[in-house]
Amino acid sequence: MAAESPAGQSPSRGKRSDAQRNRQTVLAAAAEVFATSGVDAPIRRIASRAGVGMGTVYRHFPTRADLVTAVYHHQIEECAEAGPTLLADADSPLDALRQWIDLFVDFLVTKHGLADALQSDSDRFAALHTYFLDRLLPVCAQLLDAAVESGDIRPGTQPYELMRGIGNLCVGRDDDPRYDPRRLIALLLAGLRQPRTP
Amino acid sequence: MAAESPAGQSPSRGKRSDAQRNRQTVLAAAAEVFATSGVDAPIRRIASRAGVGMGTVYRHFPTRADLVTAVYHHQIEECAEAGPTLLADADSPLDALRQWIDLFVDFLVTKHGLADALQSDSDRFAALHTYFLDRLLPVCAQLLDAAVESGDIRPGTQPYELMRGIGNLCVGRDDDPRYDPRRLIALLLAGLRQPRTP
DNA sequence: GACTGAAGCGGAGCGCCGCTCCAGTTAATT
DNA sequence: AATTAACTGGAGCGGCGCTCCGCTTCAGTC
Repeated sequence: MAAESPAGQSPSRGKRSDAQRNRQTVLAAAAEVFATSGVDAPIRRIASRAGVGMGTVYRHFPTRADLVTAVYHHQIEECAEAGPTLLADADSPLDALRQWIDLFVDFLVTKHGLADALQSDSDRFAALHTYFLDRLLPVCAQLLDAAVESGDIRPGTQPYELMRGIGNLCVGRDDDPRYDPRRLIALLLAGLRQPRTP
Repeated sequence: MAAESPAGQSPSRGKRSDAQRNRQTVLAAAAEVFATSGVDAPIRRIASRAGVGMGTVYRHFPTRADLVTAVYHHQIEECAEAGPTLLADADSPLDALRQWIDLFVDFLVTKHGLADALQSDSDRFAALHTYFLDRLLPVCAQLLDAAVESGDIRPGTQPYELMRGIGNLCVGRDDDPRYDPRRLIALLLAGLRQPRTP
């Protein structure tokens, strides 16, 4: 509970009161702008929406990734914490995995361009990539291991590969009725299941 | 053989000789630059590499997508034509589908950032997306149908969704040894297989 | 309340990019 | 040789990321 700060990004603690206030203002503005224009929105716009200068935004969040992680921090955290809970409550490890992936996918597809940013090969987002991985990879690994252990799915799948695959499947135009990443992810999970050895 | 021109993009025919020459020069320069810097490379750079002005590039290829499609035209065509051939030669329709997807994936992953561009939600690449779909979707549909017909895979999968999924899985950093899209695509295909109804 | 130095602020400025536009050049035709 | 339609190139505009530094404001001190 004490150790916050995702990536060297120190929150308000010990800072001057105006700085704390500004940090919050920027965060709120960024959240609004991200929601309407995606996480690629110009920093200028976020700054002016917050009523501050660009310098202020950049001081609090040196890279765009820092800003994005700060905005979505809570939701990432929730997703991470849901892992063990689901594993404890679900009917089977495979079911837990399925439900957790659902959660993750919901998160990705409801944020414009977030999945795109995550997988982007521009290094503007490298820190974001890293943060997601640090936080969620262990959770995914735990679920995967449990499902292998129980014999629900075949062994050999790397958590990193699975998570990237899921992230990748969520990339792209957000509102194309012909494309629903969930269907493909279901297919992927079906492929993961242990072929019953009769 | 007569009808070329992917997207309203008329090739050299009937143009002035200097224009024809320039078109080829630009195409060659673009191919080189794409190979080294990806399909996102600045138009300025392509122009200067070709020794022409930007205006020239833009006149021959009004959008970036036009340039990209022109550069990869042959390979897309090959891929499209391979579909029926594979279907005729392979052991089973599913095998043909597998091999065709392999071909497609190889094409995508060997071109820096091509998959990224394909799925990008920026509309700079909309025409590229369209061209790929126009040319390859029918082929994929044919293979898919055949595999359904033969009972190899379950029905109900939309060709569009499958192709986008495959494209999406190829997105991202090109040289991460931890991530091989092929493994996930194999998983996807496994999920597609008809569950033997015992 | 006045003083002060450090922390914070903002936006002008630089470089890079996509894309347009038009005065000048060149190839084809007569 | 003259004509003209086609073609050319790059200056120029607007937008963006990011930095840098003179100015402002806060928070302790007396």
